[in-house]
Amino acid sequence: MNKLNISQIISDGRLSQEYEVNAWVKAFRNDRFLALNDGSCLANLQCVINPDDYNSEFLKKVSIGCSVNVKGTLVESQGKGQTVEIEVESISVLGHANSDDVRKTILSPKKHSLEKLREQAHLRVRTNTFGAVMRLRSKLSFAVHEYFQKNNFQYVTTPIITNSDAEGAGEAFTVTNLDLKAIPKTTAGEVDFKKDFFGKQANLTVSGQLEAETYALGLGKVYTFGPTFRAENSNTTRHLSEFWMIEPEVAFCDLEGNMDLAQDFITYVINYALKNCREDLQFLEDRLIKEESALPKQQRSELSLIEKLEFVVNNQFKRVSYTEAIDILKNSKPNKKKKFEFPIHEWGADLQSEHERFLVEKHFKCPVILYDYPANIKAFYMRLNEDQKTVRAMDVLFPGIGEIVGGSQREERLDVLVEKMDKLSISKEELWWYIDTRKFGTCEHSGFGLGFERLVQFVTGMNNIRDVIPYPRTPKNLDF
RNA sequence: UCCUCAGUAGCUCAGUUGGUUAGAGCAUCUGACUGUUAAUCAGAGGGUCACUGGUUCGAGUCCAGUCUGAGGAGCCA
Repeated sequence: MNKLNISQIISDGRLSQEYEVNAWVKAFRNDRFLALNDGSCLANLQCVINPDDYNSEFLKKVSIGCSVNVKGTLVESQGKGQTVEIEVESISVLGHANSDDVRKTILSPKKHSLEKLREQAHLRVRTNTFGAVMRLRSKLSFAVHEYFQKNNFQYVTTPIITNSDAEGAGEAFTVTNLDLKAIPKTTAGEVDFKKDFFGKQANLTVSGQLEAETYALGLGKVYTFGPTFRAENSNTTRHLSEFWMIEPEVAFCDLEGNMDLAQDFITYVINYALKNCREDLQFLEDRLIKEESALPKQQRSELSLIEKLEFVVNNQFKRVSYTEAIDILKNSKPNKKKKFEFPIHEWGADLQSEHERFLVEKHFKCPVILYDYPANIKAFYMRLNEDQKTVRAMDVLFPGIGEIVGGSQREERLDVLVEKMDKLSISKEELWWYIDTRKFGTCEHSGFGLGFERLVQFVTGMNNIRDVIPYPRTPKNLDF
């Protein structure tokens, strides 16, 4: 008897062979047809019993949501929905599911809104949609490691508890051991972090970049892939308080190399999904088409999900400097007709979502890499250009989700870096180790951060980021 | 944090100018049927109308506040 998972049985199972399956009941029709799913793939395995062989007491216990053990023979299916099925020789219920209780959960066999599924995040993984999304998430994270390992990057785990929040990446969560009912204060009335666990203020990391840079200047090519925390009060479909970020960092690499890497990397992982997750992608595509069929034609997507992914892997990302982008936006129809909420008047303005969306979705109609931004709207560590007013920064913008990558060539010149830190009042004392790397064999180097959930969003077509992570953490939401 | 919208059965929603006993579909239960694919057919049960207060003879409906959710904006990945 072979104990395989359902995905293996459906793809590699041999007719007339006996198999044993542990799975959950998705449907039980006519007291005869069991649709079983074990999470290994989207498809259910149909198992057929002869109801005459069982008393009605037992059949009642085989209900939706319960877990079962089934032994039987694989045969060709007489029905239309599947090619093979299991002719059941024995079945036992491992874990019961009271149908009156099931009725109150999202396991009940009917359509549920994504909002309702979110409220029962512990059960939503058993739905087709979340099974597909989570299998894709798993495959994508494998592809991330595979890409970097194949290209001679070293995986670096940067600290999750840190001392620095100086990168301007956003508000950090404080980690403390202090008695919150009796917080020690200094004579100046401030919290006395000297009494805290680490003897200084500790935060959850908002980015592993600075640490990754130091490792790149020793290991050459490195990447991080780990949890990241932002205490921003962001309530959008593309922000989480806890998310996973991928941050490659490469020594002896300029901004062009960085843009090449970003595109090559993204193309690789999307290709991986296209090759290895076809069934789940097809399901998600069908789901989107159904969802959009309610909308007027103009609002529907021009490309289906799979077409969209194929378009991205088969076309170059459009590379446009900030200065070129401003020209395009200045002369654009919506700007002239005053359709932008924030009209573009002059060089130096920060781009708003509406501008990024115009460039990506209307003007170029493909992923866009914007680079060479004004220095004063970007972070201190980005390399200053010869023009003295722009920095070697780049953002990769994707349709629907906006910024998926933010990166730059780093300022490797000690004097320029220190001057910039002084100007922005960034503590040189705290970041002495970062400055040190510019003293000992400094070299040009570059890197970027990619929000993993935004990538999963793009590939799965899910439009809320809370639906591509098992247990989303957002302001006022820490359930599960 | 700001703007907009929403909260009525397990779920999705309807509920008229404020007026009798708050409705439908799905789900659940009972029965029938038995090669079904969200099975089908017949019947039944199921409600703190988000919460608190107010206006009124009378509030699901009007007003105020609170909470929660969604969409958009800002911040960003």
